[in-house]
Amino acid sequence: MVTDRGLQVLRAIVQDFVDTREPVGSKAIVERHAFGVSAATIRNDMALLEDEELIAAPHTSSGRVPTDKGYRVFVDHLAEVRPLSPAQRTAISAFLDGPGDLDDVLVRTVRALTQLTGQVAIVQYPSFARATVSHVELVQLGGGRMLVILVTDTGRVSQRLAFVHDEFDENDLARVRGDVSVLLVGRPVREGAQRVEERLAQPDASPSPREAAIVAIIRVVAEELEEFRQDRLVMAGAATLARSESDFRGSIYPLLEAIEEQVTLMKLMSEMVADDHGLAASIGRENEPFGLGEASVVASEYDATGARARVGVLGPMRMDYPTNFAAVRAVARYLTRMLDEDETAR
Amino acid sequence: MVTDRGLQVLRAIVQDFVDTREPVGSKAIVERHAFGVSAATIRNDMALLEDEELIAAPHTSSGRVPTDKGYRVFVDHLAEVRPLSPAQRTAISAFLDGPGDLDDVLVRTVRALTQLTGQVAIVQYPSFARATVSHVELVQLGGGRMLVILVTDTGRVSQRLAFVHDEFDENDLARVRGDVSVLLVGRPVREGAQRVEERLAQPDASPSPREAAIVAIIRVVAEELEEFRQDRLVMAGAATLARSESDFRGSIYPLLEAIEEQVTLMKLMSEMVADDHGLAASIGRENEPFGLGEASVVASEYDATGARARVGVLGPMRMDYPTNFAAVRAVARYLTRMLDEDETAR
DNA sequence: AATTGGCACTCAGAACAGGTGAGTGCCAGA
DNA sequence: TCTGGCACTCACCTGTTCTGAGTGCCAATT
Repeated sequence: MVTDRGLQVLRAIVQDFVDTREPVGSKAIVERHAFGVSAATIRNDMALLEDEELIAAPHTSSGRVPTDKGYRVFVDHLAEVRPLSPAQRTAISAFLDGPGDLDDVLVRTVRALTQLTGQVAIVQYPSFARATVSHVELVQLGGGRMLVILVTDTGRVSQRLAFVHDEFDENDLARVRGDVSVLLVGRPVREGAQRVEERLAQPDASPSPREAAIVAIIRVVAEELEEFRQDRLVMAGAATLARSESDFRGSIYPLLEAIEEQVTLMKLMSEMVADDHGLAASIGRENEPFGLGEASVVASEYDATGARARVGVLGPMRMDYPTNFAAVRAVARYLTRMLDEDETAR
Repeated sequence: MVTDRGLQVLRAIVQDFVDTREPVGSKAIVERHAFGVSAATIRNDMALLEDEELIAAPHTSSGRVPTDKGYRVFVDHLAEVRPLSPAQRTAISAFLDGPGDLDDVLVRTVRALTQLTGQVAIVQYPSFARATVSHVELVQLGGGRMLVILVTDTGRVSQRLAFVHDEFDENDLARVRGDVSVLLVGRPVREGAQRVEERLAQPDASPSPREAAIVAIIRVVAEELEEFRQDRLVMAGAATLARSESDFRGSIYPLLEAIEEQVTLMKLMSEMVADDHGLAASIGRENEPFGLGEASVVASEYDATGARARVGVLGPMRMDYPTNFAAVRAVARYLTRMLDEDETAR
């Protein structure tokens, strides 16, 4: 039932409200936007928009504020992603260019993104579930402590401590390493995890020190592989929440908690549904299941050596969606290009 | 000029204010504390305390609030650290007991501490400057990427990527590793750093691929050792700041920023002056140089394999110092014991 | 059928006034 | 040195009024 102009009015309301933080009234709209009709006409349109629950009035005699649904329509139909300014582009390169391992690059990515958008920036580690293990390294630390290092072809390195209660000489160590390597090297993480489980299920063939060590090592490998499955996040800009605090009816506690938890945000990011361009937004109440009913997330997919993951921003529902879409998309593209360059250099 | 009873009054004011968040008046004091004198007498004492700038009145006809100086006197002379309840002790063990590498233990430590105190918990990594390098490991990842892994006797493991533009076979790799190891293994990090610098200053004797690789590797080792010097922090409980937000006149922005920065907090923690028991507090304006003039930090030293570091909590000036002292001290002791156990098992 | 000007109405928020009470400072007497 | 008493201050609560931004609705216009 909402007319075409009605939608333009919705757009105006969203834009002005994001700008001013104030509920926007019919008169303000005719002043700031060239609709060529009177305030009364706008009012009629606004009444319709309110019927459709796209906007709402905080109290009877006040301007209107977009609802969750209103923002949703805005991002789906009304917001064109405008390209970044040259200045912003150079800012991205300034942050991201230069060598560095995966950790480095991702940290710089979130810094750039929080700078660009003024929101909390989040990036998922590329999924390692499909990565393959390329190296297993064992280092004896003394006192029966054995450092187990796993390296994947995507460049992720992780270490863990195993307790083996014995010392090994070079030869034995090499053999233990060989036994463990056979299970993992060159195989996708998921498959490796399965083989490790099978191995653990076997009864101890021989209760030799070497066998005991192998079991201990495999056990921590299993733990580590489990962590590979639930990937991690890198974040920056939590402090910006204090700035936009007034946008949250309640406190920013749930947001800070989610940032510390990571798990929640991880799930949220993973479950977002992307459009054809890999862009996705999750708005207000849509985040209720995660305890973030007053926040929005804008994210984009990026590509790291074939593994897809997401990068995005988290902020108040009242955020500048077009700008954030643009920033997130630009950073995602840059990131993809960087990690692919890395790949070609391999 | 302040009498002995005057100090007791100060103590009462601090305690009640921490309890109630309300400025406390003379009448409230005689009601809640058994001073055996009248409100008028208390008023006289309060006037003296105000002269000494230990307390202040938000406005003329209102109760008093402790000043920074007042809190300082309180923690220095009036607060007895009361031991934790058995329930709290078991809570600590529940969190901390169990195996795990250094990272693990420290993460669990801050979780326990934030749980116990309701404040932001912080722990410094034990200083690695005096640690010795016990292993150097090189792993070729293909594409000229070489993973350099350093392990110290304190259990810290770190990795970094070097780009070497050549592939090596097992023998060459072993020789390169040997050359690098000679510089570092068995030596304190500080000394190793120096030898690395010297090596870099040498003109390339022979421009062989191996020499080039060694230089590239040594370069990233130098970077890594530099990072050893500026140790890191582990934190938890940032979300609790949202709860005690009203205790900060300004916003919690500076706090969140400091938490993200880490460097600031690192310095602050390092510069705190401990008493005989290794306990230290830094209160309100004393933190002004770090931009945290409205916050307090309570910290305790702990011992990890001979390397001293600190563990503490960060919160509003209006915090429960005795409880926090007790919690921080208990956790520090537990931590010391755990890391020493680890040591004896070596 | 869509648009418009006009108008009555609503209601949050500011401005003001009066009352209350918690709290103070001070002083004279115990 | 302590105490009761007393005048005084001032934040805060309450109630009242006023204002203005903004609405909803309707009859007239295009």
